[in-house]
Amino acid sequence: MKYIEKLRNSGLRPTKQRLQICEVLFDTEKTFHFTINDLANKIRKQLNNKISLATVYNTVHAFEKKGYLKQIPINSNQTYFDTNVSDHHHFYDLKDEKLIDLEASEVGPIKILKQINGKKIKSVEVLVKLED
Amino acid sequence: MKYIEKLRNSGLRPTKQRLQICEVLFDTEKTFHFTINDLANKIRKQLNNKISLATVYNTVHAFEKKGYLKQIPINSNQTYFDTNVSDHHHFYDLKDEKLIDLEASEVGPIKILKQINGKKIKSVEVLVKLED
DNA sequence: CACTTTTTTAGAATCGTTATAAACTAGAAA
DNA sequence: TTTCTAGTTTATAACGATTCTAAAAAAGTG
Ligand SMILES: [Mn+2]
Ligand SMILES: [Mn+2]
Ligand SMILES: [Zn+2]
Ligand SMILES: [Zn+2]
Repeated sequence: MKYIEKLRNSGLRPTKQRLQICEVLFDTEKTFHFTINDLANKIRKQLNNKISLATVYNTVHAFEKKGYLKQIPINSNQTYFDTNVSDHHHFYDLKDEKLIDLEASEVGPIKILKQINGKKIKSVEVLVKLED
Repeated sequence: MKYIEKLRNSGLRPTKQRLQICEVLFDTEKTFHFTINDLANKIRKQLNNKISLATVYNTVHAFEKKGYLKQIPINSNQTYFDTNVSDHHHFYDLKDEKLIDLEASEVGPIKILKQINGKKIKSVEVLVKLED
């Protein structure tokens, strides 16, 4: 398995559940956005298997901490995650409630002209809301 | 009262509760960021009064719909609102969990080079995460 | 005032997320 | 292999922000 090393290197034991979640998250052509529930459903269908919701939460948070997933800053009743961990931005379609990637190269350079004393910038994320 | 007209013009009856919430929200030198709970507490202290939580929720949502408040897109267990309804951006201090305004003039012009078919841009918001 | 519509309210319900604690498992040591 | 231990999974309970409910109160109208 190609994910065993990845997990071990992160100090995470390569358990059956984690490897299966890796498959669903990372064995894809394209990256995607998901909620915990989306992911739980995908696991059930795609792997014909059920992993405890608690484990899905735990794993997603562990992966996020390790930098294998990103949380998308958006207001929703559910938290959205992204398998695209590159520096990039998002469109949010207000009508369809859907997220669309907006690559950093598709946004002109962003200059932040204000400094906050004693703090440094960790990330700069743009959210573009769309209407019809 | 200076808010009676404002409310009437919005099709909202100027009730005692709404007028009091207006006072707390808009009778300030500076704009500010708040959660529903922040606001409920402020009402209790500042006006020595208690307004039902349901009413605070109702009013904040009504004001947001009318454009008197903005919701700030951020991941938190609570929803953040802003009395600054101008187009502007935010720093988010990850350690202190605090929001700081970043005026549009303090960010270089943002060019969105990607178009989504049949959709138009409603807003462009930047979130700058800060660490020590 | 009489009447209708909107608003407020306490409390219940909802639901995403987190905590709990017992059973299980991976990895290492013996 | 067997034993040991720390890490993991799991079902379920707890939590908490938000929404819903339905009855009482207030606002607007004539
Ligand atoms: Mn959230
Ligand atoms: Mn929220
Ligand atoms: Zn994305
Ligand atoms: Zn602001």
